[in-house]
Amino acid sequence: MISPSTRRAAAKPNAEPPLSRDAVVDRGLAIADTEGLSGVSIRRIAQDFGVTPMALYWHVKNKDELLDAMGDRILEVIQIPSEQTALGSDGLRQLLSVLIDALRRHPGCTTLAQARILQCDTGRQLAEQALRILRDSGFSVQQSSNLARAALQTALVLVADRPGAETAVPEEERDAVMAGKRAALHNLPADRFPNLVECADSLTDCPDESEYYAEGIELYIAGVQSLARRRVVTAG
Amino acid sequence: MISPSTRRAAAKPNAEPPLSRDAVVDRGLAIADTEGLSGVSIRRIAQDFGVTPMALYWHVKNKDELLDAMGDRILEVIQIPSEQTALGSDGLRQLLSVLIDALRRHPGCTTLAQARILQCDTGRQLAEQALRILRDSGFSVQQSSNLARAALQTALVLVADRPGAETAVPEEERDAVMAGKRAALHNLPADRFPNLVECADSLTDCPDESEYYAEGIELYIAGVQSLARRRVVTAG
DNA sequence: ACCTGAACACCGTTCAAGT
DNA sequence: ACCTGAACACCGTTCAAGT
Repeated sequence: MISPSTRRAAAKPNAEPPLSRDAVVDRGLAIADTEGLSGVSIRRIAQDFGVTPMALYWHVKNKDELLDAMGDRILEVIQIPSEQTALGSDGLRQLLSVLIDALRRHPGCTTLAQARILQCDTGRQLAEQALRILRDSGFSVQQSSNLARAALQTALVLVADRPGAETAVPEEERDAVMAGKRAALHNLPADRFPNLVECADSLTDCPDESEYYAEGIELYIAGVQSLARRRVVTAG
Repeated sequence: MISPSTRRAAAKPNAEPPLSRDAVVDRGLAIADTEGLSGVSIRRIAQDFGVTPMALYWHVKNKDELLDAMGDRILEVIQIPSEQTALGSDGLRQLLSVLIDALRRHPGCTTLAQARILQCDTGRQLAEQALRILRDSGFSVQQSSNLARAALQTALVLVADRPGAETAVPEEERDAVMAGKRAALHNLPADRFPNLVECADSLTDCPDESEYYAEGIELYIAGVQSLARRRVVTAG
């Protein structure tokens, strides 16, 4: 007696995994990671599974729903910090940190996660915690909303636009594209753009990723703390 | 003797403007404004001009070049503040403000402007000024680069993701889409998501745009000032 | 329950040809 | 210099049909 998986492997040497909603979503993320989000298409995924494009429509309503599911998947891996540990500005730091860690697994797909952040449970928990911390700090409903949005956007932008990321371009071309941009800055007229020339390398490369993210988080936190102090002084 | 423009108007009641590179770029922006960026296509623009799609390829190399030109056009209108007026953190505020004003004219196209900011002259002047101010404040090359990038991204995100903007969706559907999102937040279980429910309206609507932008700018400035003070204390 | 074939309405783009 | 016709290789999606 041959198991189904063995039979499949025998029939197809290039052992494609069985078609399923989860497998389709994972394949979409894998394509986006290596070739950019524009490389993701129903037909392309079908081809990777050795199946006709219309087969996917059994597992997924349409392409929009697939993209939504990819966004949800990115956020699903997040372990929400408990309410006890996530207090004050250090709580905000933690929330930003766990979100960034999740997004970094698929840096070319941050827009998908952004679209789903208030639609999926993990994203809602993240937003709820951020709002709670900000409200507890004394910010108004309107300010807390805007600051919570700014927190999420900070994480998204830090990952999506990390210097030298070039996630929109296929993997093999990324180095070349980045080198081109850097050269363009270096070749700028030094009399008109002295600072751009001086900063050419540091604008296009990220020598220390963990420092980069830590400083990006810190800029946001410092801003929030500063606004909180002003609030106390003004309203107090 | 009939002038060319009269002849054209007579031949076609729906007086299409003459085809030109500038006109094509403007049409692209107009379509993006009303129908979202995904509504912009070579074939659609050609149709608007009453011309065959291939006619556009005389005025524009390909679609990527068209999108680049649209991004450049958005940034071209910016009046760069003079070096004298743009000093210190107030200079950064001014730079953010002029950039935001330009982006607000085409809120669905911020990604196009983002891609061109270090490639077109206006964008480079903006970046150069920001870097100069940050360097003058004592930040290192690496920090100034990251903070200047953060400034540009702050402007882009404030405009692109303004609550209730929904720029990806055609104009007529925007109200309905936003109302749906708001309702979803209101209907969340109040025991699990008390703050999301409380903030439902302010997360999905922007009652006062100029206050929204002013506070967004202030968050960034407050962060930079706070980091600058720390720098002095630590290094000083 | 799960997949295929044929068809439709869209894309961007090339290339030779027209005026 | 500026535009067209025909063709190609892609999309997403529907719908009836197969097993």
